[in-house]
Amino acid sequence: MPTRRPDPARCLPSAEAQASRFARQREADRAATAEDYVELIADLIREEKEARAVVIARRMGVSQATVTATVARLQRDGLVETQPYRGLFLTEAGQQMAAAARARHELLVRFLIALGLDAETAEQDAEGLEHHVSDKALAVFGKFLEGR
Amino acid sequence: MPTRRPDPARCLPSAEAQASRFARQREADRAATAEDYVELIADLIREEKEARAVVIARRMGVSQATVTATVARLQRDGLVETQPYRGLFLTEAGQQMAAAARARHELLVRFLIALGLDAETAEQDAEGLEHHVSDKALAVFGKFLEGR
DNA sequence: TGCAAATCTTAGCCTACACTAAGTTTTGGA
DNA sequence: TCCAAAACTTAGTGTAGGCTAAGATTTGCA
Repeated sequence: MPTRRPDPARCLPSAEAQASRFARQREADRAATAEDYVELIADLIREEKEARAVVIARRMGVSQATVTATVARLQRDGLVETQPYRGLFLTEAGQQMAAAARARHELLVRFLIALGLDAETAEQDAEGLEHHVSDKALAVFGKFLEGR
Repeated sequence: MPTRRPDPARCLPSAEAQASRFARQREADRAATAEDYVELIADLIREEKEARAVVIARRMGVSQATVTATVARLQRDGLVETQPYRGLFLTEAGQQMAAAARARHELLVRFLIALGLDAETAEQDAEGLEHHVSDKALAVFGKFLEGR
């Protein structure tokens, strides 16, 4: 007769451990919008010389009013600089965030494609995964890419 | 002299493609809370015979009032059934969502551990990644696990 | 050069998901 | 049996991130 002890893989984690995982999760969720905007602003400045709110609205698929509000939060948080009716600029902190986000994004895309995923799905998935993947996980992804 | 054409990997996607990726992203974000709750409720029912709001609050790291409000949304959306001062139950749809979430979660954890990640980080990352990983990506992760 | 179109902001609204504080209902143990 | 503690709800508040509609500013072109 098999033991009554449940499969360890099916044991619940301690309440404290689980709560802190969810808390870190909520933290990452809050940072995600900022990262997406900052990443897009950096891309636009590199590719089109300036980042206009109207272009961000079109590319994010939101209204211009939403961009105005979100950019105000980014400015409050020291990531972006604006002058009314001018393009947007990244602060030093914003540039660092954009560079880190871009690095994560590109490593993820290369990793997913190396595993056999099509490029379009890899892009879509990387967009979501990049905000929730730890540095440790990125490191093992990188090692996998090297050692392939 | 190198060509002036930018590195293709650095070209921006079309505005429409990018907007629809962000839209799908927002969709996934909205679904994430529901999936987390439903998954936890299913775990509690399996492991402890019932899912009490007070336990969910402790494990999610939020107040009981937040659980009440969130559960009301889950009920409105046909995922959960409640009677006041009784444990929570999953509807048919809720059970299906929980089973799917659990399968995604476990495949992700196995995949991350197979790549060399420690178990604790694998759990933490899976928590965040499971809401943003496509079925296609899960399929290639599964193939990797098989063919290892 | 001057006005129409493009761009941006403001105002007002909504939902999700957090919180605290103050109730209400249930339940278990003395 | 009954009351205190536990569990749950309600009320009121705040922030993020969406929206539309309408006003302000800039810019480009006829």
